[in-house]
Formats: sequence, structure tokens, C-alpha cells
Amino acid sequence: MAFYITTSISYVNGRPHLGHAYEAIASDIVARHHRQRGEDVFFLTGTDEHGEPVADSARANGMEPRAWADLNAAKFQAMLPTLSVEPDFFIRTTDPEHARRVQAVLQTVHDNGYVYKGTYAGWYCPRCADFKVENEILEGNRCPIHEIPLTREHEENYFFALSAFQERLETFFSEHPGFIAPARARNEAEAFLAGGLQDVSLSRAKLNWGITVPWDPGHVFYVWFDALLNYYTAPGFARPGVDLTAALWPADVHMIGKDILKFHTIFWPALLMAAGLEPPRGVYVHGHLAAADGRRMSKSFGNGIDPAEAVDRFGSPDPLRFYLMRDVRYGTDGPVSLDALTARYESELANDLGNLASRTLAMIVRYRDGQVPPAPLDPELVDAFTGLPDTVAAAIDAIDLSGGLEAIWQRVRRLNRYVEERRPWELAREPTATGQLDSVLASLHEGVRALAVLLAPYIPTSAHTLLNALGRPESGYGAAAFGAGTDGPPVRVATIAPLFPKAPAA
RNA sequence: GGCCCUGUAGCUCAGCGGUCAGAGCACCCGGCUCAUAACCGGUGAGACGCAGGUUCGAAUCCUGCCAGGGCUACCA
Repeated sequence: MAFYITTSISYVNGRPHLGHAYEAIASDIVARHHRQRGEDVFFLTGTDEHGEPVADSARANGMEPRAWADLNAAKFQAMLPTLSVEPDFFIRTTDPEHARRVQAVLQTVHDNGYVYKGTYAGWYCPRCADFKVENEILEGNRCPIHEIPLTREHEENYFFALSAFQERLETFFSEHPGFIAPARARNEAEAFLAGGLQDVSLSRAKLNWGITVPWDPGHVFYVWFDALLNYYTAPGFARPGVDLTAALWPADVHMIGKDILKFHTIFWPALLMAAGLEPPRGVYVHGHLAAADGRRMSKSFGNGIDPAEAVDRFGSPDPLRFYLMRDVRYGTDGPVSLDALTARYESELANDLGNLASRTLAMIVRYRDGQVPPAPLDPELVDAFTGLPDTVAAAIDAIDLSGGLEAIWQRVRRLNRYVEERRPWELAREPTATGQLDSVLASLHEGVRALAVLLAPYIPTSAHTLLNALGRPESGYGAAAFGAGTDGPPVRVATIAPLFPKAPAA
């Protein structure tokens, strides 16, 4: 069974910031979870490289657009492994294969009668050589950058007949209530749709940094159409000599930020319909991370926290991955800071989970010489863990990544409480309690192991270290069941350095 | 201008018509010693933004106001 998930592609107009990392991490977690379930996962990310802002910033940096795009795309691509984000393909919209396929799809849209030539009228700044959007214009129709008067200019343009899809989109929305999540985002899209659709400009004539319109080479496609189509073009050329399109389309999940909701929930399905293609199955909208100063993080504010700093501080991306999914409820906005990350790290990763692992391994070594006793599992823990893998899977299916983590953490706490309740150190002193101690240690080992399997998508490096130390490295979803680890030959554990050491190097 | 979201313990948030309003963190007290001075238990703590209204009953619905944030088709 195929599972195709995408991030939005990053605009190479600047450097990567935590917002990009956030979406990449969330998508990676979902992808890893589905791989655990044995699905044939294809996880796509990449960069969006055409359009005026890129051409402008290239010029400002004294570079050609392509060289500038190469430079920045490399930064985005280089960030992924530092976050343990492992996509199956990294698409660049400057890939020739992408351009070819964009032309083919849009030619079909054209041939199907959804493209017409019209006139785009807007306020134009001769100094910027650029049209300005209505809401960025200063009082008196002046340029927001140069503060000089704008002129009303007209440009011959191709238009996409978006308005022709009003009813089809309404029908699609009502027949696919799960298409947009969470509900808040769906409401917004529906409200927008209800407001009535207008046709949108499909091409630009004044710009050449883009994909050439095949039926009129004097134009390039407007960058958003080029960009959206990445989701569809990538499966066609991600594997040389193999076309995965039939196997992967329609995509299961597009992970996006709320800022680009309309492009993905209105433009995108309409465009696909116009080309005779199926719309994606789901668009999942996450919130924006706010900086510690309360403002939102954004390229244009330049106040983004460098993800590399957060990774370096702890020597692994796991704490950052955990923190982002744990501290901000997925799907809502929330503030993030290095201080809050540190607090979560110490109280939950070090004190709760890391210490639970340490004490479990230490007791097995100390009381049973490292051998996990083949004893019956404690019914109380069996009970506490019943249904947990299903609960976590349901949460992740609903892209409630925080909810999945919360369900797991309730059991982390349960296990720490279990240690106190059973007091293994007392059982160890009583010669008659050998069987009880065996059962407690085996149950603890099994509980920690099951949790490590469930945590693997969130904190892959730490989870695998832990599973290895426990002597049961299997990480498929079947191994997530409490009791699944008691099959097979006796197991020996290894002691390890603290998983999440306190006082990390600053 | 229009539309939308948020405002609940010191902090971050859950609850969204009906047991004394909840969790985590922080604080304080107690317990324990297997463990990364970690863990476990407990106490305290809140006019649920303000003012009206609906209801047998509202943090939960309605109206207005205040404060913060967002969207309004081409910036993530």
C-alpha cells in the first residue's frame, strides 16, 4: 500500500529557518510512522525556485537567478539530514524534468479550454520593474519600497478559468469532508469558496525567470502554478527510468502552513480537475511558530531561530523534534524558545524518559546480571498499554502529532509510577520474591521497549539507541504492542550512557 | 472596510451547556534510593478578558465592548 506525503516546497528567496524545519520534521514523523506500518511510503520535499522575488534577490546579490537558486537550494537540502529528516526525493522546480511535465500538464489545461488570454491590470513601479499588490500599496498609490507614485499598467496575460470550478469545488468539498484538516482550516477554505471565485493570472510576460508557456514562448508561467505542480511531477522522474505517478497519485497528504491554504485547497484541486487529474486526498494545515518576542517567525522579519543552533545545543535533532511536536499542539500557532526547549528536554526527555531507561536497564543488570527474566508480564501494565498502538496510529492518521506524543507520555509516567509501586529494590532483598521481581523487571523492560518503538518516528536516533540497549531492535509497528517483545530467545540488555544527558554543552 | 481566531492557575495550555473548573511545568511539604540529586505522593493556587442576555443551570450559547493575532487571491 502506497502512502504519498509532501511538504510544501521552500521558496529559495532566503535561508531556511525553524518554520521550514517544523514542517519537514512533522512530515518526516508521519512518513516514518507509515513506514513502521509497512506501507510503501514516498515522502517528497524540495524547493520552489522560480518567480520574481528570486530573480530580484539574485540581482540584489549580484548573481544570476539560477546560481542564486543553486546556492539557496543547497542550504535547504543540507538542513534535512541535520534534522534526521529523510525524504525519498528532493525536487527542485528548476529540474528540467519538472519543467517538461509542468508544460505538459498546463498544455492539457489549455487544450481543455480553461485558459484564455486577457489583460492584467495593476499598479506598477518602474523603479522595481514590478506590479504591486493592492494591499501593499501606500497611501496615494505609492510604492512601498521607493515611495514613488505607481503607474497603472496593463499586461497581456493568460488566465486560468478558476471560476469555472466553483460548483465542482463545492461538490468536492462536501463529498470529501476530510480533505482539509483541521476543521478550522476547512471552514476558512469553505468561506473563501462561498465568497465566489475569480479567474487568476496564469502567466507573466515581463519576466523570464520561470517555465516557458509552450503555446506562447514570450510568457512564463506564474510561479504558483509551477510550484504546486511539483507534487504531481516529482513521482514521474524521482526514480530514473521508473514512472511512479500511477502508483502514487493522488497524494495522501500535503502538509502546509496556513498561509498557503487557498493555493492548496482552491487553486490546486481546480487546476488538477482542469487537467483531468484527481485532487489530493488531504491537505493538513499546521500553525505558525511564533518567536519568543511574540511575533511570528518569518523570512521577512528575519527573526527566525536557526534550527542548527537548537540541534547543536543538544548534539542531536531529537530534542528539537520532540519539543516542536510536544510544546505546540499540532495545527495551532504557538510560541517557541530555546528556554522552553531546554525545560522540556530536562523534565521530559532527561527526567521522565531518559531516567526511566537508565533505571530499567540498571536494575536488570544489577539484579539479574543483564538477563531479562522470561517471566509473565504484570496484568496491570498489560492493561495500561492495551490499545496504545491503535491510539497513537489514530492520532497520527488525524495528523494530531501532539496527541500521539501525549498518549505515549502518559505511559512513560505510568512506568515511572510502576517502579515506585513495585519497589524492585525491596523485592531484591527478599529471597521469596524472586518470581515477583522477575515479573516486574520483565514488565518494565517490555513497557520501555514498546514505548521506544512508538517513539521511533519522533526521536529516531534516541529510540534506536534505546531499542538496541534493550536487546530488541525491531521497530516495525507490530513490535509496538506490549508483549510483542517477549517472543523469541532470552534477551540481554546493555547499559548505555544517559540517553538525554543533563547540562548539555551550551 | 469585510471576515476569522484567541483571551481559563506564576508559565504553556486542555475543557467548549450540567459532579467542588483540569493537566504539565514552576513553587512548597512529605516519601524512596533502582536511576541522569532523577522518581513517587501531596498542599496551595484561578472574579474561566469586561458588561449584559438566554437557560432550571454557562468558562461552555447570544449581543456589545476591550486586548492580542490572522486572512482579504499571487511571501514561507
